[in-house]
Amino acid sequence: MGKKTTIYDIAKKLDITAATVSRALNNSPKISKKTRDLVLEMANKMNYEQNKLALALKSGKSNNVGVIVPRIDSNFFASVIRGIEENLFAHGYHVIICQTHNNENIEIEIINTLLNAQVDGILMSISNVDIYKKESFNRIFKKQIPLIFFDRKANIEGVSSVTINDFEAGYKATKHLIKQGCKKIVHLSGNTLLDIFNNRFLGYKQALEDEGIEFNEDYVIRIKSTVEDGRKAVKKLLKLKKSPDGIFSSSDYAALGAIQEIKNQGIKIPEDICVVGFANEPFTKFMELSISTVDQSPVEMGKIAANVFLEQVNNTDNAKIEKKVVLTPELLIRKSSLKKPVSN
Amino acid sequence: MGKKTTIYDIAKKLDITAATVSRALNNSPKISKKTRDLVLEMANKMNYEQNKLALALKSGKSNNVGVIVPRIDSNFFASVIRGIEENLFAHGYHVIICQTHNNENIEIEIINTLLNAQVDGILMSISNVDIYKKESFNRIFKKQIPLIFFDRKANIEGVSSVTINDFEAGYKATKHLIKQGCKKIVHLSGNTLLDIFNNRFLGYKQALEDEGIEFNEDYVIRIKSTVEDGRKAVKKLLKLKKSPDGIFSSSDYAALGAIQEIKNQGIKIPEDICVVGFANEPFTKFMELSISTVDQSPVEMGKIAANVFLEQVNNTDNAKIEKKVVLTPELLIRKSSLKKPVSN
DNA sequence: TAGTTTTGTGCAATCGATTACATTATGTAA
DNA sequence: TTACATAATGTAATCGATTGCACAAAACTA
Repeated sequence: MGKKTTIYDIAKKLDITAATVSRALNNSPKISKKTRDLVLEMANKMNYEQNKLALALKSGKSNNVGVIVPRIDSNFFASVIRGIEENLFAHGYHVIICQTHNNENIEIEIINTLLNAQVDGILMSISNVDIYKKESFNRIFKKQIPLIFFDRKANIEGVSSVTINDFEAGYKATKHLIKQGCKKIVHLSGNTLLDIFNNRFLGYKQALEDEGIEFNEDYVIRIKSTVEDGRKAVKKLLKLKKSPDGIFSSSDYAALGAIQEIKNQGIKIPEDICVVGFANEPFTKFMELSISTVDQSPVEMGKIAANVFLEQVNNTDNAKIEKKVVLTPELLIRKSSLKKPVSN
Repeated sequence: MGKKTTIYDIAKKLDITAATVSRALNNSPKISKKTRDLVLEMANKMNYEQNKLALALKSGKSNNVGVIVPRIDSNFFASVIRGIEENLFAHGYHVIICQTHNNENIEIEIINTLLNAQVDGILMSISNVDIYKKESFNRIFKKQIPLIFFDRKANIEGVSSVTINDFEAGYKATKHLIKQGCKKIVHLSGNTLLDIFNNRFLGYKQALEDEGIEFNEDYVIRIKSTVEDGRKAVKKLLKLKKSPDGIFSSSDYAALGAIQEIKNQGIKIPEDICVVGFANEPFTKFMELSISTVDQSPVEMGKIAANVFLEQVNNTDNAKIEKKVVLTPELLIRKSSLKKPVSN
């Protein structure tokens, strides 16, 4: 009843072979116009649709791409995925989404099941720094399918990546705070084993040095990217003798927590303390006290990552391509850090 | 080199047939312990991994599920997808994401390519009200795979859905505004051809009636769910003779635009105008003037939709199951609409 | 010991499409 | 008419795993 029509069904009806039907449908040159027309007409009449699974098995290409992220319900990752999907769908690929929740075991399991599902490539943002030392990770290389990192990358030779210049972002943000007159600048960081956090930190440090401000280890706080942690961190900081007058947070959520706590204590933003976040989450723009932040152009990042995949998957020569795309971050200066007009 | 080991490779090494290897790997009862151990050891040594594509072709089950949404980078849809993915991954399914961008042609194309890719089911939020009248939509039924609507559903007999009670949500929100003393309540609506918007509207209307407030057609504005449209709508409304003292918006974004415009004109919230939005987007909570809104428990919605799929896909009898799950919306009362303490 | 059951393997078809190679049919030139 | 090029179609293998059926060997049974 709900049985699908195959090329064999068409062949039987027309008293020809499946091979001929296949050739007709694929517009092969070695077919008479008459037969082709007959086949196309019959295929149409019988509602024939190609079974991509059979094709996938035969060709070894599933036309599916795996995308691995820590979680999908953050605006940044959702936007990257949006870019990836839009680009790849137009090229006949489907995007399979998987979330690691920053859990190493799940991350490994996901890689394995994606490989078994014969995906044609994997685009991922790592959650675990040592994942690439695992056996399952090597299976990706053995299978010779493209692997592309976006945002959170591991440094592996021969693997392409699309990231933003986190050092520059950290540098710009910090320099902006200094220009606003801040002298005691705190950095709310994350897991510095991850490049993104480490580079933002390094940019921060460099900006201090370039401006002749002494680096103070106590001003660097490693926390999770949550409102709660941002709040707690600031609570402690405000008790310090040399309480800060500027905060550069590697996360918008932590920045928000910081702002809430600061206001709670009756301290004024930006007059007393300037705050800059990171990621341009939608809420940063919408708040009455809009939050300065760094935009990572996530949709574009996704589109580019997809492009890199397409380049590599279509590359027939055996040469390994390593493409490292580094996007330029944009510092968005908003109310939370703007004491004086921006100088150019 | 990067060649994959198949059961044939294992068979050859052990001088047995692929059938035996298959039985050993699948723990079939008709196999000697000795052979099974040998096979397992060899499979392990050769890094054998099952090719799911071959299995999929043979069994007719791809273990992939298609999820169709208007766009993924809104917190609501991203959260629903999160719920779906978490639930289905645990059951061995992969989630293929597709975005329609509210474009009817793309929506149809997506359905077609998902069916050709042999997905085992489709979970979708429709963007186009008449989509189900199209031929491609019927192919889903012909194929007898589960179709589950979430949030934006079409009313088709025999099709399951997971939604929230939008009527109740609209009713509660409006009644709350009335309790706050609002008498001239505007409703920012959407495309009322879609059930979700129509039901919110009906709930709004019913609440007015129950409280003896006359319904005024001029107070119902149909706009897109954007900040810009919310802003524009309010601009016009404030020029009316009977300018509103309450706004129930079917969208958080439109509510935000409304609030911005109201404040812009120096009118006070909630004192002069109360505002309630819809969807509990993260920013509504974070703003200094937090926005009252309706929570739709999206992650739970996704998990339930996945459950309904699992029930149906495992259902062997031919009986058509139609399951309609309706979640209870939660009205979150925040600063934008709270003049007096909430009564119980 | 002959007959019967049990157990473990092999054989071959199947899922649906593609494609190198073989074969037949048609057309053209001498 | 013969010879050969060309065009169109058929045959069968292939992708990798599963599984009904056949069959042989081992294990019981009487």
